Amino acid sequence: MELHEPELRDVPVTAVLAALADDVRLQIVRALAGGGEHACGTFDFGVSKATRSHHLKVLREAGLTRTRVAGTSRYVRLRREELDRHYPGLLDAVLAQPDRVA
Amino acid sequence: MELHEPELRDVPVTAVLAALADDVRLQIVRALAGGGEHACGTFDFGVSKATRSHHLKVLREAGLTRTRVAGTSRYVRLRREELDRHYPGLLDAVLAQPDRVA
DNA sequence: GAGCTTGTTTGACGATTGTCGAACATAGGT
DNA sequence: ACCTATGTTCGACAATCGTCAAACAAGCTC
Repeated sequence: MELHEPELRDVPVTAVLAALADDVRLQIVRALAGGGEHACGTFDFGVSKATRSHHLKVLREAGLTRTRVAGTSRYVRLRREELDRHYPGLLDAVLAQPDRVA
Repeated sequence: MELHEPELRDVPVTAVLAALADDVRLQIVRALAGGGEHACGTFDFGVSKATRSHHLKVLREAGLTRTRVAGTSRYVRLRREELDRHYPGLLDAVLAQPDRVA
């Protein structure tokens, strides 16, 4: 299985913004922003695993995350340094915003 | 005609990001980022005036722009200070990204 | 190998989105 | 009063999106 992880340079800025413009995905990014790797299964945001898989794919293909395959599991992490280099301030600005419920 | 211009505090982050995650709207924001007011009609990004009107509405209702009505014209401007206060670094990060064509 | 675990893919669905032309609204200008 | 200029709103349409259950794939464990 070839994981598609594009260079940030090849991703339109609108694709990055679109990837972040969803509640579930933003929650995933927030969880990843703590650092380190997370197994896909450790995310539980009230959606089915099919939907979760879909969102993780969107994030990956927008250049936001990197995925390491290990056995039947997959470990996801945020491409923090690259993102900060390419879009300085973007992640900070988005994540600094307090979670809003309703 | 009541123009709906929400407080930034009341706009979900995802709505702001979604508003920016469109090529036409991003071009509008770039044009406005120069500062000052622009009459709606001065934008020409190859879409019909109905579509342009729609995009300006999306931007306004996401809290990104403010609109002043004067006669039959409407003057739009970016809510730069408010945005920078509420999402420090976001606009800069997005606008710093060079225009990508194709 | 059988069965379990982890995750992806497929196919479907309803909802939302970007787009347009046409109709409408409003304000000036003559 | 008409006509024009500037925008908005109203369907309509195709495309995309978020969601799920079901089927599938691949690895681990017994």
